[in-house]
Amino acid sequence: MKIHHRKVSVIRRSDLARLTGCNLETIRYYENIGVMPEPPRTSKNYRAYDDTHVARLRFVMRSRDLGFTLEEIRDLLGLVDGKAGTCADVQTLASRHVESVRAKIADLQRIENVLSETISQCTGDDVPECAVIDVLTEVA
Amino acid sequence: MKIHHRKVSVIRRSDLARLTGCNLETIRYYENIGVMPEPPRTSKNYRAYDDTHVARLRFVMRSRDLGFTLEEIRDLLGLVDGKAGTCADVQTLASRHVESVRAKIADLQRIENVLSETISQCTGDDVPECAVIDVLTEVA
DNA sequence: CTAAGCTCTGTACCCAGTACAAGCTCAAGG
DNA sequence: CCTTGAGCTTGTACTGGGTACAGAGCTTAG
Repeated sequence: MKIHHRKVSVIRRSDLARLTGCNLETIRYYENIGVMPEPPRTSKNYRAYDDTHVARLRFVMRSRDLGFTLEEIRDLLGLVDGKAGTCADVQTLASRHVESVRAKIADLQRIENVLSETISQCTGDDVPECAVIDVLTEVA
Repeated sequence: MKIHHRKVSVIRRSDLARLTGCNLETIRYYENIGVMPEPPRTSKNYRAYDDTHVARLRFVMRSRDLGFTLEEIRDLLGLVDGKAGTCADVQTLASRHVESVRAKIADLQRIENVLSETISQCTGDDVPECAVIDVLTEVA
């Protein structure tokens, strides 16, 4: 029964990083900006996390992966935590976000169209004339 | 003949901003980071631009609009200025860029798929259960 | 002549992190 | 017991692509 290894095995910052795949420094950053709560500290001032922090950080990371800003994530967390949040509230937030994602896709698609069209007109030769340069120089 | 309005009418920073639609401060920023050249100065240390600066800034802005980074724009300008640049060189640069644009589109499309699929499962009701929250909380 | 509106400079701010230094503390090996 | 290396703490600076503002000087119209 080797219980006395590290007092009931507390989750430290590096453990949290390993468990979630989050960068070590990012955890502190999230704490600073209020996306992660300040964890309790050990007697030596070390951060002592638990399962709830792991879940929280996973939530934040999954949200970031889906393109939510940290500001939006704060709002999402507020809805989840406060229990005042309803499905309708979350849906509104998520719908706004997906609209901005669609706008970004449209913008990038426009860029992709112009560029691939232009590049296809390049000779690719060892000459200074170039369709890409022409497009960029266009007086419009 | 009101010639003596402003000595042969020099292009000042605000004029350049107006002519290109570029933000006033951004012009100075571009100068600082070496994307726009340092213009000659008047006796009173005011920047004095000419047509070449207008063309240059338009080139930069059009490149930014097509998603090139300022780093890439510096390279493009180097190719244009140095005259060593060939169509093949530019094509290489542009092709690399369009690849990164396609990658971004793919990423955003993945996000859009997950989100719109999830949102469609929301009841939108005044209840705490929510498909979006479920996805974000997923243990995966 | 004066007041408004330009210009100049340096600096701080935004997002979403990343990185590094200086100073503690902890665990293992000799 | 002591040392060594790893891990923890804090603050701070850096990235890209700008934006914004303060304080000083200049110019132009009335």
